[in-house]
Amino acid sequence: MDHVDRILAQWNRERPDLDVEPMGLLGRIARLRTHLAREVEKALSAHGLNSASFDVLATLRRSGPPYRLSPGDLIATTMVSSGTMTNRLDQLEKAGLIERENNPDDRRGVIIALTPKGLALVDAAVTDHVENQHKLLDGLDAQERAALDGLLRKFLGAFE
Amino acid sequence: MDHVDRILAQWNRERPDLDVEPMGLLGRIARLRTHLAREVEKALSAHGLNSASFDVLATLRRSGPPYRLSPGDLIATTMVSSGTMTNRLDQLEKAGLIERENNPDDRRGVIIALTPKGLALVDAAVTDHVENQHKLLDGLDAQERAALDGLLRKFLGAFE
DNA sequence: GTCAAATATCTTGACGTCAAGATAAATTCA
DNA sequence: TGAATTTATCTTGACGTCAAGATATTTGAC
Repeated sequence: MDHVDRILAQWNRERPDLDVEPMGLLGRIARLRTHLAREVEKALSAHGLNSASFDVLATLRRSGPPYRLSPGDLIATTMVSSGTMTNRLDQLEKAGLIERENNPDDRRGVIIALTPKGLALVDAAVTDHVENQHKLLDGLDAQERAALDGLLRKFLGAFE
Repeated sequence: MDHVDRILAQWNRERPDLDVEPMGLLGRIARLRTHLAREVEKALSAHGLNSASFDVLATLRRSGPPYRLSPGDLIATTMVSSGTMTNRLDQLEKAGLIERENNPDDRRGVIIALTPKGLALVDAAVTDHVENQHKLLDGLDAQERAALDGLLRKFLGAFE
């Protein structure tokens, strides 16, 4: 009988006409994500980053040398609007972690480049971030992780 | 090979020193939650609500008659800060969906009461919301839902 | 009974996000 | 070639959230 179970019990009492079974699963995803996101923010803040700025730097970093992508590429990967990405890039540029370069092939666009400072920072941050992610999964054993991951993969497949 | 798999493959190539296995599961939860949250917002917007305002009205509604809770109770249930709750209540009060009443037992506090208009609105909204939630789970059969819910329950247990 | 500590709620200021619209350049196609 | 359409990015304004601090009241210790 966890928090979500209590919510379902209340709905069953107050609105017995509704089949609220899906609310349990969806509610647990939402609450879990809130807890996880807060823990991730904590780990990243030690490096002066938040998940928004880290996402951009990490996307550039894992794309490999020369650590350059267009804003459009970054938008597609990170699931945010163009306005959000412009705002993130503005801040990262101010902090000296990325630079906007002219795109020689398309004068409408720019190329976002990780600076040496940005590369060093994201490499340090991702090391801690991954270590923290291991801790966050401590509550599940290897078999449970694999089963959960498989089910999430299938569920996510319905949306992308 | 979904979107998250590609991210993991990139990290394995660029940072083979890291064991990024947990990133897959955690990334899928995050992405799934983003997709689900957007779909939920769509369904609620038909009633002039968003998930923030719905959460408050729904918490009051499922608590049962007389549909009254303190801001503190609402904060504990909805996992938001006091400032966030004050803001939500201000808007709901302006819209005539809740009222702030004096708390006869504690003059520091107030009691939030669902108005008849708020009750009618949340009852209509939750009906559509639950129907929409059923649709969101279409990608999983009954057995998969049960297995996923069980694993999420255990995982969530590590945080609350 | 009095005063310090705890509690309930609200206020303030900053930040991240988005939708809609603006701008400029590339592409399509007549 | 030239005009219409599409594309890439940025701008604007509004909203939801939070942390930190303010205010008023209650509780607890003496």
